[in-house]
Amino acid sequence: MSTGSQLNDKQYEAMKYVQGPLLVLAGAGSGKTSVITQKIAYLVKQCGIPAYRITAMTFTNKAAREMKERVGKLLSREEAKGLSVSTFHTFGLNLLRLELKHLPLKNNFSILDADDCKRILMDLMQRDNLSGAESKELIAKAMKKISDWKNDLIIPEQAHSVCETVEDVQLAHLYQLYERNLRAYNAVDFDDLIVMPTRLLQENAEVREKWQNRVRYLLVDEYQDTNTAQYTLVKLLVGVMGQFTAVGDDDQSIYAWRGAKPENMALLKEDFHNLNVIKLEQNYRSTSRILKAANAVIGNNPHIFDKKLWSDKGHGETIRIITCLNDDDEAERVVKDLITHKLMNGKSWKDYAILYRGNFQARVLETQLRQMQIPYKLSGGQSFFARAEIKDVMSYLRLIINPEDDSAFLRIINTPKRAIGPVTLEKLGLFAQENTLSLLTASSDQRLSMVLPKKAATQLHEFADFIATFTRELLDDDEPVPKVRQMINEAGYIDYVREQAATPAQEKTKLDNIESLYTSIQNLINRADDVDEKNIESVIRKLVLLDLLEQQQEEEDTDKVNLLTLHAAKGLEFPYVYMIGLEEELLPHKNSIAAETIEEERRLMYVGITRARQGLTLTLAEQRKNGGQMRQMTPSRFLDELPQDELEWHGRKKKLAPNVDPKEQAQQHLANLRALLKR
DNA sequence: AGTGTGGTTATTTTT
DNA sequence: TAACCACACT
Repeated sequence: MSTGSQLNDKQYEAMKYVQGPLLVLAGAGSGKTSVITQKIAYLVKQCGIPAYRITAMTFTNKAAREMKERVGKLLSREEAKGLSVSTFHTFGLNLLRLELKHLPLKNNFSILDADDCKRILMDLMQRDNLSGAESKELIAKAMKKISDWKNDLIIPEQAHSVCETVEDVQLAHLYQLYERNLRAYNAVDFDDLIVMPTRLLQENAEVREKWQNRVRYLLVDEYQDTNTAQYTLVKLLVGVMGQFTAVGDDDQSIYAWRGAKPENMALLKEDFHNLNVIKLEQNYRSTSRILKAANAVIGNNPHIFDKKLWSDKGHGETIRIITCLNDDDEAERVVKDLITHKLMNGKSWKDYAILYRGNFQARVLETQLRQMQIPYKLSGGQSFFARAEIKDVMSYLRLIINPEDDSAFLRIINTPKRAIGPVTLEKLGLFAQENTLSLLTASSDQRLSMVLPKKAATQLHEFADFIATFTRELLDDDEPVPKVRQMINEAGYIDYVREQAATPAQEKTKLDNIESLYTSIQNLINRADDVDEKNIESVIRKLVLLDLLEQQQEEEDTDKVNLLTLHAAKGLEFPYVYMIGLEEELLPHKNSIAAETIEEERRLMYVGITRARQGLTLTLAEQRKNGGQMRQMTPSRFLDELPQDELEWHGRKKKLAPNVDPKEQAQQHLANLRALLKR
């Protein structure tokens, strides 16, 4: 990524083009962030558009942060005032907050994460008597389907009419109940943060005009990752004026399985006839040999816009392919190779990245790295907010802000143990339902003693009183963090963590996590530029959308080898990259072969290759442990797609007589044929 | 309400 | 292989 402020001709053209809709096809490493940030500065300084009328949208908090930082270097504080650079979701959240009166939400609404939504669905299914055994699978399906429907802007009533199977009908019904539930809790899920604003702008002309007027110029990053709802939102915001720049790369679309529609790039051409397309093909990252490999691989995919990366960095080192005996051997060779390379070339650990398809592949690497005492950083895996202790503390806070948040209530009512079991909760739920109360308000209701044993009723009253007390004290406190700490302590939660922890180390991590949550709340309060955003309510709500772990990790800018999945590697670059597990059924992944979505796997391969600046090493294993069983592997088809004369093979090239299951072999053969036919 | 056992099952996961 | 979950037992 070029940090210099000098733009090349194409980049300059993209910056200056403001008279209509623009699509920038930004190849990997072509300096797209520079174009976006420079363009924002250009719009303010040269075009005289005030910053508060410019909106830039990204997908990750990290991207938004980086963009803000870089714009900050180009514009003065005064010039940048009111500029909106945020993720789609944060933008949606802000819109919702400002347009509450047009929405079925009250001002203290909660944002539920995937975990909360799962609980709600589980609850609904039980009530619906949809059995318990296969429920887990069904819930996963339901979550996926509901999210798909939402992202396609299909409301529950419409969902019924698009059903193809009996199961779909069930799920549509579940979707309807789920939506009703969220509204009753005064809560939204992540998808709602996009979908609700979109629908509002669709249906309400007045609000739409207001926002179109406010967003005079829109910039969208990673456009290839937008889903239908997001694209619709973009269209509604830019209106007929079409004053926007979309930056994207269809070759780096690797989130289709999550609803992203790379076809949105082609749609743009149809929806805006005067769309200007500028290609950024000069790559500032990699050697030309690496780019040749990348171009060759991606050349096997169909393209709407043709694009070929080039660089003036010279040929560079040859690309190595190492065939290993098995996964242990692979990890060992990669790590040893890395150490040797580092010592011989005087590099740092952080110059190296090991990329893989699935998180499970990190395990062997970790063992190996630990054995060799090499510092490493594992990204991905469990997110900060998925951790139980964080979710628990957050639930206390959510309940304070929104007493209707039953999801939060259920999470903490018996954490720490308050002798409130499932029987009590069922009765409480029934009582709440009959009287249309939330679980928390129901808990403080005096009539409760008529339906519950005395002890249970007292426990619930006590809990409700506890929350009420702290609600009163917290909401008008200028320094809420000490109060929060006091509340969590008095709730007995800290003691609970101490007792619960299996090891002293685990106890420490958990307590540290809680501490860093406090710190983050404090930071958010300090950093809020708006008085309106300083209050604890809006801080807590924002917190759900942030991944603090990411921030934490970034702050400790230490020298460590990077271990990441190919997905997590997108947008990053490293001087030396190892891509491991280049085998059929792994990359491309088994399920993708079956689903015939090889193209997306190929893009994943492309993303991996283009992360490397100077050195690229690919490895594969002849055998791999698969659920305790050693399995014979076939080299990935993508290896055949590489320019063979740029490669250097190490280890045994040909595999020995494999004992492949004949059925599998037949399937393999079919898949290969299909791939050939597609070309 | 909390512990233990056996059976099942393995992608990717920006918010 | 190991992690996770449901269910049964104490």
